[in-house]
Amino acid sequence: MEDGQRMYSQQGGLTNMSGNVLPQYNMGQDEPSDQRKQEIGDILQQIMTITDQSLDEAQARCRKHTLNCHRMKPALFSVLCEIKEKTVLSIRNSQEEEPPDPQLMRLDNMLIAEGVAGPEKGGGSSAAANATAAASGGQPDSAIEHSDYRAKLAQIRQIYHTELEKYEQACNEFTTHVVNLLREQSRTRPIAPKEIERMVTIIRKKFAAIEMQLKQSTCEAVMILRSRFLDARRKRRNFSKQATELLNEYFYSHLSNPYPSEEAKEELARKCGITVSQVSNWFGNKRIRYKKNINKAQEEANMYAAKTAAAAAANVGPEGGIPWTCIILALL
DNA sequence: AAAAATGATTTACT
DNA sequence: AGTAAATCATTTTT
Repeated sequence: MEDGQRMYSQQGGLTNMSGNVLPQYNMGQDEPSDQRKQEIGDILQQIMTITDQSLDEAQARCRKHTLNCHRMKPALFSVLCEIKEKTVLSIRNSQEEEPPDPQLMRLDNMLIAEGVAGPEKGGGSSAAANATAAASGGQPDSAIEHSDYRAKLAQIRQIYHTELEKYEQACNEFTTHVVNLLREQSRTRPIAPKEIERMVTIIRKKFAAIEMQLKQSTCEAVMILRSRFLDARRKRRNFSKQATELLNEYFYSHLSNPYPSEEAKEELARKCGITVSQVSNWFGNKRIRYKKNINKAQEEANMYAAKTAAAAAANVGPEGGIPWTCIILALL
């Protein structure tokens, strides 16, 4: 804060921030131009001092006030106006409306598709989530129904939203701050509303870039989660012994035509506590693997045939007919 | 650790 | 749309 740091106390032409020499100005009044220059120099110096030094609030207010009330202030203002007239041309031509970034669109679309952006859905219990999944899509089980996946996705969504909110808030705060600053400065230097507008769009653009980064990384996170879980979808668990038993019973008792109808599949699914397409998978696998080595499967077939026979016998009574057809079919 | 079993997925066909 | 067949990726058994 020593005076030794002053580096802009020239008396002739003053250098502005860009290093250009500001034109010397004569308002055509009767004062000698030397004195005028001197005074303008003083005012500018004061301005520089204010912007340069970090004054405490009260001190700054005081200085600004004296500056605003300086008798030469209107003159300085018009000087600045004129300077601006000359330089504004270079600023003006950055007003093009940019088309929406296709990459941003892509990211947005993906985020909405993944349910990260857009309306909140299926927030509560996994049962509710499953219900909505089953209701909304025609693919109840191939749709992602793992509560784990949903939990992770919800986590990502939450982070995404809080971050987005934070950015938005920061952007607004910063924008209003800058606008206020410019408004205040417009008392001492000419600032067109368009310039403020431009500044705001610049700020918004910067924050949009940050937002885009957020979206990008969110997308990446979702992709990682997705790939892991789509692979993890194969992370199977064997059906319960009971379920396998039921399926095998059906298979071997319908060995001549082991193609359960939709209704039959539904019932099996219900009884086994698995989905219909799991039943379909099972039968698909079973048929092909049965066919692949009938010899070995024969034992199993006999076993289940005997089992159903026994069951039927038990049902009909000790004298009841043995369902030979089952066994014969099984042996074919 | 290797092999077998098993549920899920993919591909192609009808 | 439903299936056979091949294949994948894991679980279970040996």
